Amino acid sequence: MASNDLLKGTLKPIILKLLSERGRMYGYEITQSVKLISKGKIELTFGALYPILHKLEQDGIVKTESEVINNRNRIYYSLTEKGTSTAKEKIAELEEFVNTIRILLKPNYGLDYVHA
Amino acid sequence: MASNDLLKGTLKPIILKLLSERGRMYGYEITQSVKLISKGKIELTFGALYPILHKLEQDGIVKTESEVINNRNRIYYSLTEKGTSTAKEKIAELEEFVNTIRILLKPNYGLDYVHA
DNA sequence: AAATATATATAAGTAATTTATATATACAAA
DNA sequence: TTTGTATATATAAATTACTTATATATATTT
Repeated sequence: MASNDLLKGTLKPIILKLLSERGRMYGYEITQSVKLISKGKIELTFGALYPILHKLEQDGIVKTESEVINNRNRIYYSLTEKGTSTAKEKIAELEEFVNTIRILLKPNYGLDYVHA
Repeated sequence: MASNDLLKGTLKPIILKLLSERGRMYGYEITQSVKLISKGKIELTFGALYPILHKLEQDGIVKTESEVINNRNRIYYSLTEKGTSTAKEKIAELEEFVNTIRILLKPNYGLDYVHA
């Protein structure tokens, strides 16, 4: 598959975006949503997901509620008050970043700057 | 400044994009162009740039010509034939990636997939 | 009975960066 | 005149986000 190096740094804001819209989600649900929305192009692996979620909780950006559903433990994550503003920042940052990349990718855009 | 984690994996295709349009460029020129075109938002550091260029040369994607200008050595990089097709692939990959990210960032997009 | 889906977790390894450092010329400002 | 800035390339060490591998356990489907 295509290199996933491109993903680096984008996973956290993507998770925050989902949480900010859905209110609360559990880990497995997040991976499935990302896969579905991205049409399989982005695979958020468990090895990446859980450390990110734990870090977000540790930093007070998300809080958790544990529920037992079908005899299985399920941990719901949702944004804290602090997390809501953090999420806005991180999402805006990613938006600005993709816009910048699009400028750089614009056909022949670089030519306007030759010898500038 | 905003986290540069987002950059990971994007620098190589950005360099290839510039080379594919400008024909040939030297390292310092590449960093300045990226800074200029991105309005200072993307700083391609020398520590990142030169290892990438050396790797691209090693892999036969770019070739070099050395010239002495104003008593200073200047190394021009340009795409090889093989590099031209590699560049196309890498640029297309980055384009697809930013499009996918934009879908994920679309307001309320995630909501269409709840319980899907 | 075996495979797949659901559900969370962590440890080890990889690799693309950042940061720091080195070298050297040209030019402008103080 | 010397201090700083711009030009120009280079590499080594440190960081860190991720991948890969592994572990555990239940529910459902074949």
